[in-house]
Amino acid sequence: MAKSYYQLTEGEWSIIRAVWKHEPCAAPTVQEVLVKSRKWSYSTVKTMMDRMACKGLLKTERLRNLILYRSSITPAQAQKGEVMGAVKRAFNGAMTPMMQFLLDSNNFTAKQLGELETLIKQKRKNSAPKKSRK
Amino acid sequence: MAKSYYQLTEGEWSIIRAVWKHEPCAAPTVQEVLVKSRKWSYSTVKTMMDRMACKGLLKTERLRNLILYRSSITPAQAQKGEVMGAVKRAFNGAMTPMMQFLLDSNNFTAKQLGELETLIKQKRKNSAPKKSRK
DNA sequence: TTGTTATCTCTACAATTGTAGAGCGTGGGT
DNA sequence: ACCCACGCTCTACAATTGTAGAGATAACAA
Repeated sequence: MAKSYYQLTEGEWSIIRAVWKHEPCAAPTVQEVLVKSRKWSYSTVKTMMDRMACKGLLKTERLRNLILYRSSITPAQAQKGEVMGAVKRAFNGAMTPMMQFLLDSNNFTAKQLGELETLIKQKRKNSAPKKSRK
Repeated sequence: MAKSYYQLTEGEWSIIRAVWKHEPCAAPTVQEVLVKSRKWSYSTVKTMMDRMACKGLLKTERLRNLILYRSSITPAQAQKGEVMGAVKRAFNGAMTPMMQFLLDSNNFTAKQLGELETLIKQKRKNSAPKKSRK
């Protein structure tokens, strides 16, 4: 089965964000996109992308002499990996304390708090009755 | 001013957790504590701790031939670093979407959701009127 | 004084990550 | 037929992280 969580590095995040936005795309495209933020040369970008393909983060397809890349994980998967990693390292895997910490330490505006409250209300409504289809 | 966020690695987390629990403590103590979970030799632990001291994550004090270590950052600081890193990488720095994602993707029990709701209510009550003392 | 033990210091090495140059192949224009 | 872009491949190197052995030291026991 596929790995449950992917932990991307800083650089990998940069790359995959660009890929998500432009896929299917070739390495030069990604490099052009990224050269503004990270001042990476073509070689740098290409190397990272190939390494990511090895790890299963990207897929490749060869069209004549051009190589096209696509992401093999979704933004949600990557986000989940990131979050699960953080909660595991910093909160011993416990979600609720993490939420608590977030609420305590980041000055949310009253409006944001309101939004969150609404979200939770919805969750609660939908949670109980549904037969969870795994 | 001190660095705003510390991003600990997996290994550093293991070490500093042990230090928090036992500080002030010497390297052999930490090694004994950790040998069950991570099977690290003394050298491994000592090397990491010294590197962490270099980085400012730990402080050292020399008592005769013994070196005592203490943490120089609190659990809350480390947690904040971890969380901020995650939100920066995976959510472009935006807290609310992260919260949203957490709520969506992790099956909180109804009870947990209730707790969170309570927490938020409290936050809201306390947020508006206070003059924020930075 | 000498041995023993607990710690420390020094050095090293592999894997990963960030970074990039040098050169190669090929398809398209002239 | 030939050259030029463009994209690719190969190779390399430094920093960080995880990992640990070998040897130096110092305090204490006998």
